[in-house]
Amino acid sequence: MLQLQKIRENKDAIIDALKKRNIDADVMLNGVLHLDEKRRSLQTELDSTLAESNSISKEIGIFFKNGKAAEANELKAKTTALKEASKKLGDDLNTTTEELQNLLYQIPNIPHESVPGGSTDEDNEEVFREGTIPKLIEGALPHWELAKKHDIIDFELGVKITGAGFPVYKGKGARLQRALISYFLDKNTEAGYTEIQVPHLVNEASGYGTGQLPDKEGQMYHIQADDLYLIPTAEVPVTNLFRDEIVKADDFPIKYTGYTPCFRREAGSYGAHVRGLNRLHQFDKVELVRVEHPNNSYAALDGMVEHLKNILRELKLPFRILRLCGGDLGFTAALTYDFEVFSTAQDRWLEISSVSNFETYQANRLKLRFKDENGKTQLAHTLNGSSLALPRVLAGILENYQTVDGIKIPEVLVSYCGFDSI
RNA sequence: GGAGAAAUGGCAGAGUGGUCGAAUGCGGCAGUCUUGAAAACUGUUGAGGGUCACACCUCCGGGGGUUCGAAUCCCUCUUUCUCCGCCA
Repeated sequence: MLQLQKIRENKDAIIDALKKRNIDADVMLNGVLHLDEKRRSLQTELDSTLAESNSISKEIGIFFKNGKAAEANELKAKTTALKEASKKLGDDLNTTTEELQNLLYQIPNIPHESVPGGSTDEDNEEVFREGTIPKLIEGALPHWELAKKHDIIDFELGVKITGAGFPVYKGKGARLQRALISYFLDKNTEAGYTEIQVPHLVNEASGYGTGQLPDKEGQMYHIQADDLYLIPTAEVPVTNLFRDEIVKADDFPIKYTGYTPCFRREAGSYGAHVRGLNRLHQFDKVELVRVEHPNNSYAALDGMVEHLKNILRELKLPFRILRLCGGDLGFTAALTYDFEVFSTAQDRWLEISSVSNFETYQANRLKLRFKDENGKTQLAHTLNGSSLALPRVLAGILENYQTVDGIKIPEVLVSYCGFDSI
C-alpha cells in the first residue's frame, strides 16, 4: 500500500511512474486525495466535538463531587446533541476511512526507476546470462517422459488421490526433492539466513499484510470452515512475522529462510506450458525473506541475486536473469529479477526464482517499522526471493543431465542424495 | 470437546465508574560521578491521527453496548493458562 503522505506530495510523479505498469492512475489518485481530505475534515470535526463533550463530562464530575447535582444535570442536557453529532461524525469517518483504504488497496507499487516499460514477458530485460546449454543425447526426453521412464514422479497417481497439478514423487525422485531442499537451506544458512519453519495456513490479516489479498483472492486456496488460506509462498507467513512490529535499527539485516510447500489455484492456466512440473497446484519452495533499512534494501537485493547466481553455478545449470518490465511486475513489487533455467528438452526458459524489493509497500500494510538514528519510527523495506522453486529446478536437472546411461546427479547434490544417477 | 481463570506500555505488574495514557519495578536512552567501566544518583522513555508548531482526538486483546463520563459495568468474539477428555 502506498503511503498517503507520498501521494499527497508527489501525485504527478506517481501517476507518471505507474504509466510503466500501463495503468492510468489519475482517477484513482485524485479519488484518494479527495477521500483523504474528506477524512481529515471529518476527523477534525469529530475531534472538536469530542473535546467539547470531554470537557463537559469533566465539569459534571466536579459538580457531582461537590454535591451540586442541579448544575450537573443541567450540563447533562447539553451533551445529548453532542453525542448525536459525534455518533454521526464517527460513522461518516469510518465509512470514509474504509473507502479510502479500499481505494489504496487497488493501487500497485511504484516501479523502481530501472524498471523497463512494456506490457508482457517479452518486454522483460535480460541483464545476465551464464552457463552453457548442453548438447543433448539422441532421443532426449522432456522431464515428464523421463519421470515416467524412471518411475520417479507419478502424475496420474496424484490425479487419483487429489487432482491434476498434485504430483506424487517416488523413490529417487522423492529423495532428490529432499536433497534439493536440504541443499538450498544449507546454502542459505551459510549465507547468514536464519532457518525457520512456519505454518502453511495463514489468516486473512496475513493475506492482506503481504498483499495477496485482496489482489489475488481467487488464487489462494481458502478453507472456509476456519477462514484460513493455504500459503501460496512462504513469503506470506515469514514476512507477516513482522506485522505490527517496530524493530530496532540494529536488528538489520533481518534474514530468514524457510522451506514450505506452496499452494496455488492457478485458475485459468491451460495448454502445453503447464505440462509436467511446469505449473503445479502444490509445489515445494525454499524462500528468502529480508527486512532492511531503506538505505540498504537495493544492496540487499543485489546480494540476493549474487547468492542465487552462486547456487545455480554450483548446480551447473544454464540460467539467465531478467529485470521484469512494468507490465509483468507483480502488484506489490518495486523491482523484480526473475531467474530462469534453460530446459533443453523443452527448448524454453523456466522461471525458477523471483527476487523482489517491495520497498515500503508491504511494510505500510504490515505496519512494519523501525526506530531510526533519530529515534523516529519509519517504515522498513521488505524483500523476498525463491531459493529456489523445486519443480522447475528438478525439471532442468532431469532434462539437462540426461545421458545414455541415465540421469546424472549434479555433483553438489550427490552427498545429499546418496546416489549419483537415476 | 467439557469446566474454570485471565488478557493493561519492551517485560513484569498495580489500577473495579470521573484530573488514568495509566502507579511501581526491570529494561532502554541521556546525564552526573569515574582515567574508563561497574555501582549509585538525576532526568527521560508507548503507538496512531491532527497541526508550520502547539492545542486537541483515539488506543488498556478485537467488536458492540450501558453512562454526562469506561482500563474499570454488560454482551460477543478471539487468544492464553489450569483441570478433565481425546490424540501424532
